Amino acid sequence: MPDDLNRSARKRQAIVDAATRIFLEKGYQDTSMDEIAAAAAVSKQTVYKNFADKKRLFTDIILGTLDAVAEPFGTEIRALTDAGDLEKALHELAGRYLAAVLQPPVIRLRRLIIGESGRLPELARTYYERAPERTLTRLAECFGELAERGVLAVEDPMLAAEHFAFLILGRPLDRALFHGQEQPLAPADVVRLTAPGVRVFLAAYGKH
Amino acid sequence: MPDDLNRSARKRQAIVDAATRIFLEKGYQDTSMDEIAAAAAVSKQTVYKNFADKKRLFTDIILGTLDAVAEPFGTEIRALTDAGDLEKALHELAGRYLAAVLQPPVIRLRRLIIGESGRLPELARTYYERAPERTLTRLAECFGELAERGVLAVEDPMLAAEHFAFLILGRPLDRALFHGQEQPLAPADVVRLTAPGVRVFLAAYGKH
Amino acid sequence: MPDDLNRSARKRQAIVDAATRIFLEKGYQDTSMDEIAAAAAVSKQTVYKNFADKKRLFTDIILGTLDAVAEPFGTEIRALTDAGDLEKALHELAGRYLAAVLQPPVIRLRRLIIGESGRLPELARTYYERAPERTLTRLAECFGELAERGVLAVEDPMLAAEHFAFLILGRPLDRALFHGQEQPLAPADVVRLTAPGVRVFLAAYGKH
Amino acid sequence: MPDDLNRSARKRQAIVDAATRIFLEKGYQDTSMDEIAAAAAVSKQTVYKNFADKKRLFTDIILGTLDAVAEPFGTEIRALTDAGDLEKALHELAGRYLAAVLQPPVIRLRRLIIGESGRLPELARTYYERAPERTLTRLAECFGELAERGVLAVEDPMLAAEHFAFLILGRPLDRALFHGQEQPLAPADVVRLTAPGVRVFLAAYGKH
DNA sequence: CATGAATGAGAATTCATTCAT
DNA sequence: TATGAATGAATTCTCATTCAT
Repeated sequence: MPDDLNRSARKRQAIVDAATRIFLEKGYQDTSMDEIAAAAAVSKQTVYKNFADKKRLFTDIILGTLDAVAEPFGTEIRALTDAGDLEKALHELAGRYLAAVLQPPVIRLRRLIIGESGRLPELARTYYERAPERTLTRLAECFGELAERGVLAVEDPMLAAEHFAFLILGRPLDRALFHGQEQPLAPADVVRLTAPGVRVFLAAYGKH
Repeated sequence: MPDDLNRSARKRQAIVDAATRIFLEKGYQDTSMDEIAAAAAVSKQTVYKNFADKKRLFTDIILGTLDAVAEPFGTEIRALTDAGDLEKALHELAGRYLAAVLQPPVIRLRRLIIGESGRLPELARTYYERAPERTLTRLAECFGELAERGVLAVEDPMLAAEHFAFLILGRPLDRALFHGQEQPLAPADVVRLTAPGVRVFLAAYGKH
Repeated sequence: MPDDLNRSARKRQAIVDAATRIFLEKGYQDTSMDEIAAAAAVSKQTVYKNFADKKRLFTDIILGTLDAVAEPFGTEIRALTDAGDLEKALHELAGRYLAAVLQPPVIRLRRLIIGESGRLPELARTYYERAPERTLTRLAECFGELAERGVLAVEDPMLAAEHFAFLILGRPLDRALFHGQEQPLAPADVVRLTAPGVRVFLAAYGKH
Repeated sequence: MPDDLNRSARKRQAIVDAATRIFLEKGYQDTSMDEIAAAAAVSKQTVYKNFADKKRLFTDIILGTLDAVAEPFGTEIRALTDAGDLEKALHELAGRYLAAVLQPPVIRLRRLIIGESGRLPELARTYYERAPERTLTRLAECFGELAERGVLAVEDPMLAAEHFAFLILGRPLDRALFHGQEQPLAPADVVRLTAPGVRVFLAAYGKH
């Protein structure tokens, strides 16, 4: 019977994997349940026994992905507080932030959710809260602490977080949403794309 | 027979109007050609005679909308160059910029194109170039001129334009893409949402 | 264009005919839309363009049949009022009543509606009102008039109508609902099946 | 191992109970084997081991219900023979007859069998013989005896039974078959619904 | 023996697109 | 030229029944 549990769990995982891949690759509407079942090497019944319907399968998968995507970056932000050289640390964080957000699967996920936000508004809202907004909140907490320590001249930490985020991500993210050929962002570009934004941020919020 | 031409042109316009409305309201995939024909009070044949297929109809319409959306804002930007009080002018521009971009139909258009960027990459690229990027370019030109005049401390005008744009739009635009209930942005909110961004911009790029 | 109207109307009629036949023959659930379209020599689209969905097709057909079924018998009842020999007229009416109700298609219709009354309660109620109940009401009106003329000793006409109806129809109708092999009721049986009921009716409601 | 037998028997009973309930509630076609197995807390295999297929399960259950439904009323009828006040006894019997037949589950059963009589003619016939007809036969036996004793003027006892039955049940039963909202028949209504029929019966078959 | 998976098919409904009139 | 019909396929979901573990 532990065998059964494993078999069941394995099948479920196969479905999740296949569906994630195909959904991200072809979008929600262009992915058929048949296709998913076939790719998971599972009968359609098994799909439907694990997920009530297509919508549920999709949202379950997306929400399942969420934590995996957003969590790891959270710790990186917290590390900022203990940094010796703040400027250097901000540059590094900016680079990692940009790289994280521009990962092709992350971009595709964004597109997917934005595209389906009409049909699945609930999902879109939840995603927004748990991913981009959560990161902003973390940044804000961090900036707040740095402000208390007198390292940054920040009055409204959430506002500062937004400014930092979009000085770094704004243009590249906007561009990426509209451009299909997602390349994983050459490390060489990272500095070029982030350094000016960090400088602007420090010009406004740094201690002179 | 100018009558025929007019009738033809009128029908074509009816199709364009109906399709624009329905596409923006329900999305690409959830809009059927039947629906469009019915809403335009035209036979399906007439639709197909004017537009080769659904894809073409969609892209033609979107591209047709583009100029109407992007043009008028262009002139507003150019006006910035002649402003007496730059700070005040920037605040005003920021407000109009935000309001323009957050208009519900504009947001829906963005969502639509992002959502279909997989199926219609060409369209997405074109849209990006002709709308957001064009605005950035105009802003950059303007900032370049102001720099030459010594009013702003801008080295790379395009970069400054990006920073300005996303300090203003970043968060609200990102939010709007994920949230369905598009309200036309209360005038009261405009200042609250834009003033801090302009201040940051001036902290970095203003002459002290 | 009158051609088109005719063609359209003809197609619609073909659908109605085919659907009526198949529904009555195999029941609601065992009839597929494919089957109906094929039998009507029409594309499935045409079926769906004429009838929003299967339920609608079914109810439209049933309700359409109704008047055709119930009307003609109404006039027969009214004729009763003018009969010279009431006893003889009642016997004749009873025979025609029974024959009408036991017609195979009428029985099948009853079965069908009763069987689907769970899924289509609205339809069942409407059917009941427009067919069996309407006939009872007509009978009651007739008996009421005869009572006023002193020909029948009837206090509550509706009650008398019910008694008449079920003294005649009760058993044969009940039997028929449960027995598949519907034979069109041999004329020879009619008298045997109805005469005793009429006698009971007259024993209770006749003038002695 | 009486334990095993009991376990088996208990499971079988659970299946029967669940299936009876669900079939009566949702009808034959709208009930799935999955649902039954789940409701019985049993694997589908167990269902199939006990009942060859869905049809068999259904008919077995229906036929099993039959005696429980029809038997108890039999004894009530027999009691009629020994009644002191026949008129009173007939009124009482009529009331109990009507109440028995209009019980919601009995009505649902009738609907179910009538609805499936196309697919399961055998079952319909058997049901008819064992339930309504059996009751009529008992009534006829009873009336025959009363006739021999000179208490009723009955020539053809079966005919008299039919007349009694449908004078009482006719309209309410017909109505109930078509109307979903089955209420358990208020005791207050019983007399109102049955008394006139009994009076007609006695007018025709009573000793004056 | 019982559980979950698989089978294999069928149903309702919808669509983009093309004929025929 | 414009209308309704037709095509032909796809999609989601469900089901009764049977394997494999």
